[in-house]
Amino acid sequence: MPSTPRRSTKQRSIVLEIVARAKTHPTAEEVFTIARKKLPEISLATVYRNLHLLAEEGKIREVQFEGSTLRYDGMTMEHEHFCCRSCGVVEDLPVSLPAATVASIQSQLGAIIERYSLDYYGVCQRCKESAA
Amino acid sequence: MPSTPRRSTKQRSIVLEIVARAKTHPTAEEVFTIARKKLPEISLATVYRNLHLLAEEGKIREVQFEGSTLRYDGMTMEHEHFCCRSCGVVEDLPVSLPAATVASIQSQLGAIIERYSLDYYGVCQRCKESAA
DNA sequence: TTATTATTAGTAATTATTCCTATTAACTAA
DNA sequence: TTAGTTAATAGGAATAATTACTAATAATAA
Ligand SMILES: [Mn+2]
Ligand SMILES: [Mn+2]
Ligand SMILES: [Zn+2]
Ligand SMILES: [Zn+2]
Repeated sequence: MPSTPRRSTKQRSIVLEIVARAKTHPTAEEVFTIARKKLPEISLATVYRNLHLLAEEGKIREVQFEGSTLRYDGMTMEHEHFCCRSCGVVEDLPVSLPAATVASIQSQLGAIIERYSLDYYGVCQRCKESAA
Repeated sequence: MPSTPRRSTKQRSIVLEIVARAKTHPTAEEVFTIARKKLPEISLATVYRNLHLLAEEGKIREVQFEGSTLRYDGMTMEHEHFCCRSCGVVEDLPVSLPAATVASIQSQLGAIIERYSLDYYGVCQRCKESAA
């Protein structure tokens, strides 16, 4: 199957750059707002389209946390997240489940596990301390 | 803080019963369709309202898997999920992360971890075998 | 009973996302 | 270069999921 030729556009590279640089796991709307500063005529549909394309290509990742709309993550290596229910901050955790844990579940189920998503929820250090 | 008095209604108990019995992690719309069979005049807004209330009271749980709308889970004890990307089935996993793993991340972050969500994605046994 | 008001049905409104289409511009090959 | 091809875009309409609104209803308390 011949893959669709892909053209390189200002719009696409700006969207990628924004997500790659961001440390906040921005929503499509947030990416759009930032993108407008560099390219005032860019449209929201273009942002959505490119976010999907870039995710499909593995250049960014889609992440979904509870009670929030879909967000985008420029860190493409496997990692986990912590979300603060008080201030909403999302922190990256460079850990990952032991391969043995995943393998054990896989054989229990007789399934193929391709990936997983692990998100912790609670109160971050800052919020914990300011509440004390 | 005086908690709002809560009345017991047919609508609410039917919604609870449906989610508690279901093994499919149904969406609000699916709960609505089933509820109509028992109570044809029940409205969609009532289903949504009661799903939120019941989740708040801890009698059911909201679960969100990638690429899907919010779903509801009658299994209230802590557990994990496996989602098949081929047939869409969601299986319950009665396992949970070792307390030591959670405690370690908690102390690394200086945060309070209240709960976590762990979802595995891949191809279930049935789909794996039928593809062979 | 009767009064109070939480809850409901039905519908309008909102939010997030996707779809549509005429136009633009990235690439290709002369 | 230039001209042809068509992927990609801007802008707006359409859709899907959820929430908000409101007059009527019914669960509870007095
Ligand atoms: Mn991340
Ligand atoms: Mn479950
Ligand atoms: Zn916080
Ligand atoms: Zn399957």
